[in-house]
Amino acid sequence: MPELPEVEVVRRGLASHLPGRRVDEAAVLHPRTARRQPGGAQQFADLLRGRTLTSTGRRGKFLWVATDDPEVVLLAHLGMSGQFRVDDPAAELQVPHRHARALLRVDGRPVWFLDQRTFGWLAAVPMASDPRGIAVPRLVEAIAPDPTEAGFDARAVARALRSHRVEVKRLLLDQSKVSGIGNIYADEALWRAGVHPGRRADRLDVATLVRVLDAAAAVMAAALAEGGTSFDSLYVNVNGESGYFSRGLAVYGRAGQPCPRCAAPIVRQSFMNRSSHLCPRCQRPPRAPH
DNA sequence: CAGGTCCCCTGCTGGC
DNA sequence: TGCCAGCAGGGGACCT
Repeated sequence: MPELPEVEVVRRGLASHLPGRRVDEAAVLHPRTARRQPGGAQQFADLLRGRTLTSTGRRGKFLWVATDDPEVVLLAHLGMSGQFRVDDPAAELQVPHRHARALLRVDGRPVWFLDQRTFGWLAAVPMASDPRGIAVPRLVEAIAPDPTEAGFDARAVARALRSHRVEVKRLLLDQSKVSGIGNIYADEALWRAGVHPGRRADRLDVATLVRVLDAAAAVMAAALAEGGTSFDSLYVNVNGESGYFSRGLAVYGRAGQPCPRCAAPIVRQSFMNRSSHLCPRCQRPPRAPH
């Protein structure tokens, strides 16, 4: 998916179109899209119909739109390919996009949820709170704070990461430890901090882990300022426009190209059924791999 | 419990 | 031109 910056771009788009408006209708068009709704697609539609949308929120890669009923929050995860499109009120409802998975009508405006790969989902859930007492929707309770949240404590997170005998990149991708970071920004953060993704977290010191977390926050902030990262039409804002941060990436997708810092060729390695991109000179591997 | 693997989907690309 | 393997920014289920 879209990682934190791309999700934040979408949240801002929804925030500019939806609050104060009423849900006339909500319909799920693909069964997988409602798979996390306890009562299924019909319950999703029933709960949202007639609700007035209020404020938007986000934690990590989860975003939501609250309503006038605290028991009903529209929660969304974009998965790998989810998008929202807010159309003009006059737009044609009868010709759905090929990947249309849900449709809301909000004060006459069609709001589409498009999702080619159907890893994304929508749910109407009650507001709840996380272990710290911060208000988040149900299904987000176990998601850790993300680096952009007020009160995010990099040192505390770093200390927590150190208790795991696992490669540091695996932890960066674990949304219950720190949220919002995906494969792109994990690689970028590790490169900025000069840490090899295969280094075990319990063998890094707190200061190093803080550097990694700070780098993640910085690279995601830079990406957000450019409207997010996109390589193709899958990653767009609610108006269908793409961001430009792909040109700001130092290692991701740049295998064989020179490291911006030392000019050594970037390498791509397989990791966790995904790929890791790194500079073999700036990011030294652990002495005893594993 | 913690760590690690597999799998869910669609579509595109590159090699044969 | 066709076919197939591999790959893609997600995470949840299930195994040991």
